Amino acid sequence: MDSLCSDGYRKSEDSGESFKTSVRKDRRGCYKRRRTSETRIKETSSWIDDGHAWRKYGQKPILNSPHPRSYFRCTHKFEQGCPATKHVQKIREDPPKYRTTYFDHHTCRNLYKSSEVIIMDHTAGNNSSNTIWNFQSQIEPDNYEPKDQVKEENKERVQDLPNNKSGSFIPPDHFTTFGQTSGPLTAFSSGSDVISSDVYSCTASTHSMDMDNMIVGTVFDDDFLEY
DNA sequence: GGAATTTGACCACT
DNA sequence: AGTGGTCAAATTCC
Repeated sequence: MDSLCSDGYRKSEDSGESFKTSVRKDRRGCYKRRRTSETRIKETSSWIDDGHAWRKYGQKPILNSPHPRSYFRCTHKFEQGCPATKHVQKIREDPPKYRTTYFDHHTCRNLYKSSEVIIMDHTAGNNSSNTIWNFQSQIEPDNYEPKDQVKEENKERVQDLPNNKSGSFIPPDHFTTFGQTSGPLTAFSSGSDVISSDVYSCTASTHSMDMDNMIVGTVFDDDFLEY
């Protein structure tokens, strides 16, 4: 069965027509629970737009949950072999809250959102952590000016971080590295508490970065990040 | 008409 | 046996 399941259904399409249908049906669902890589969980008040193109491939009702769980894979899964998937589930109605679980990292380079500005403006923290960081991703259009997205009164506090490919990100002093997965992912926060061995409560903002120093996840006040 | 979504089926895992 | 992750045909959308 292992040999059949490893990328089997794609290869079967090149086989003979009569063979194709029976093989496809035999292989339905055989990819389940192969999850050995790290996961990242984000809980947000709105549907997450993380800059990647996702294709929905399923939806299931979940036991003891009034809301179904939606399953997404990277749009570029087949053309670029990108393994990234995510599950999204509404966990609260009013105010709405969504839990998004990410599996694997994007290997594709097709961000449709060229860069993002992360604003850390929580009121509970000290002044030193009240900083705006400008994270630039790899693909930038010629006319893109990220500082324009920041409110006028905050512009002086904007600090540009190194481009993903040109340098490495070193968190400032008041940041602490509180999480590291088995993969090349590190999380930084200006304030976090360990709830359990796997779950952290972030009192400020947290940015998870992959091996290219590219933001792969951001959580804000009172969110939880799990590894 | 092609791309994206929906939905029932299949099956690994517990 | 129940649950949840994925496939793929059917349907909808643009």
